[in-house]
Amino acid sequence: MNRSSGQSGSASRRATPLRSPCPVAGSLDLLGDRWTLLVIRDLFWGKTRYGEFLTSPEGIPTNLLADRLARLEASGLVTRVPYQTNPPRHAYTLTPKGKDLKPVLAALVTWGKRHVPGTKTRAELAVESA
Amino acid sequence: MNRSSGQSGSASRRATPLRSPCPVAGSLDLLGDRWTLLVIRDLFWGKTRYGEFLTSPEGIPTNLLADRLARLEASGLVTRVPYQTNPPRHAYTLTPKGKDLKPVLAALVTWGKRHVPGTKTRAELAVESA
DNA sequence: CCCGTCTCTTGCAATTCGCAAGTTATTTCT
DNA sequence: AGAAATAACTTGCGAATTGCAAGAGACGGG
Repeated sequence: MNRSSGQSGSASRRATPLRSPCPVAGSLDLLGDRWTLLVIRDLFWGKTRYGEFLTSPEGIPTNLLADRLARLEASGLVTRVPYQTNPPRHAYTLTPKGKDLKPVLAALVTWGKRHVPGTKTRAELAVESA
Repeated sequence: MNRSSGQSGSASRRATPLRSPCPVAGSLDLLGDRWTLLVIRDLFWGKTRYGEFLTSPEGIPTNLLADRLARLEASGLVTRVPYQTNPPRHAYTLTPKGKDLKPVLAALVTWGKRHVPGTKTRAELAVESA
């Protein structure tokens, strides 16, 4: 197991102390890598199961997906509820804390569409394939 | 030398091809790490010189700062203009493309203030120290 | 001329990434 | 019933990245 601390119930004590009191730094401590926000994007798209995240076009490695989901749960952005017991299978969904990231994703979409050549929204891609 | 390719003039050909056409993924290809957006935050605060970025409370390592500034310049988010010739010294400033990240930073500030305990805005910190 | 400042660069150990293969426990074929 | 497929992870490991510390080059001042 990689990390995710002991008591995963409430995120009372932080695993990694804040780098600074700046809200940007604090947010980046949780979200600042190449994959985390992509998993959250998938959750906004309605994906809930492990295998669904793997089908996203970016191709997240399986070990990183498991790690990111565990961290997101540990930090209270995602809930993991069992939808069957044997074998244990879970559905991942955004908590209110996670859903509040919508403006962040929206801002990234706006910026990416305007400034990163080659990017397109799902709506535009749907039109193309028609 | 770490990376930053040869011709740093125009970002015509991308060093790393997009992971997918999704604007979120495309944005994260440029911004998705623990430091890049913090440097951009500093630029929004008006910092322009190498030494100024180093004084930020998060304490970015010097080699990473140099690397991030080079990448930001290579991807057209930041301009590097010499303000003296001997020894060569440069001032880093945001391009319009970089300034367009303001909504992203703003969204991160809003989310961090609401959901990351221990974070405070500069205004709040100023009041405290009074 | 020696010292301090500023802006990076270089070395290197430790962490993280990403690819691939292995595991466990079913459900679906045949 | 036995074989094969599926779902959800875990494990191994080489390669890339991080972060700490020290070094380097170019002045400016005393």
